[in-house]
Amino acid sequence: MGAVSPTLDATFFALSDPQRRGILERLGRGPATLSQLAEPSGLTLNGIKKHVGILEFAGLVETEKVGRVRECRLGPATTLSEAGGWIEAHRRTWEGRLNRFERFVEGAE
Amino acid sequence: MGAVSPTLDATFFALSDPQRRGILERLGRGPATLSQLAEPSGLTLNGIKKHVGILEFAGLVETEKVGRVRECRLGPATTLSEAGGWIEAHRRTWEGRLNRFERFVEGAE
DNA sequence: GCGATACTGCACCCATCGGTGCACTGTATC
DNA sequence: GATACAGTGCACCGATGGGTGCAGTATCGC
Repeated sequence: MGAVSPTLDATFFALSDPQRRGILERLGRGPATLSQLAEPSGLTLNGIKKHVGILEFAGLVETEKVGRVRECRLGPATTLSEAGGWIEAHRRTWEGRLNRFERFVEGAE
Repeated sequence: MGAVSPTLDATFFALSDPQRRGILERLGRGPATLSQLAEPSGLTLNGIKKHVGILEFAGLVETEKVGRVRECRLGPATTLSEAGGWIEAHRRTWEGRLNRFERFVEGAE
């Protein structure tokens, strides 16, 4: 419990880039090929491939080579759920602590 | 809407490191000085300071120099909420899309 | 079969990250 | 005032990230 979680690492890291969040949003509107992802981003195919690789490593997207095209779609939602779960869990202790702190401030100042 | 969000960038990036998540968990149990954060981590004071700096930049922690000690506590919960909000919002489209995809697979295979 | 297309692999660049050590400043403490 | 203590600033290091270009390779369309 509380041990290191490579999955959390990878997921949060993958989400920390606007370009990658953009890819996720785009894939949320349907699958796309690498070229289709690259086109609106202004990046190279290689640049996109790296981003997709990071997203794929985090389990956020899945890719499949079909013909000469690589199709990208959203991966299983469990990955996002895990990250969301972490945030939600900590938001609770967070708010509890802030309440306690504010009570302290009110009493001290 | 959909524009780049430096806040999201910084928050997700800050959360992508187990050491930093550890700091957040520790601060969830109460404020601490840099030395107190450094001690159980096996890191240098400088190493901890950098992590705290990243967390502070993301708005996840606040620090205050009191005497010769720097006290660290959790920052406003809004930062975490924003990140949680992003995840939650996308988890919806996610699951919607997966359902549609599964229907497609069932029909196709 | 041939040319265009869609990707892949590789090497490369520069910036940043994670982490260190060291010299320093400011604050307690005696 | 001298000493220990908590942090700070700076320079440094190796590894990695984001991004590029270029030379392949596989596939599609004619």
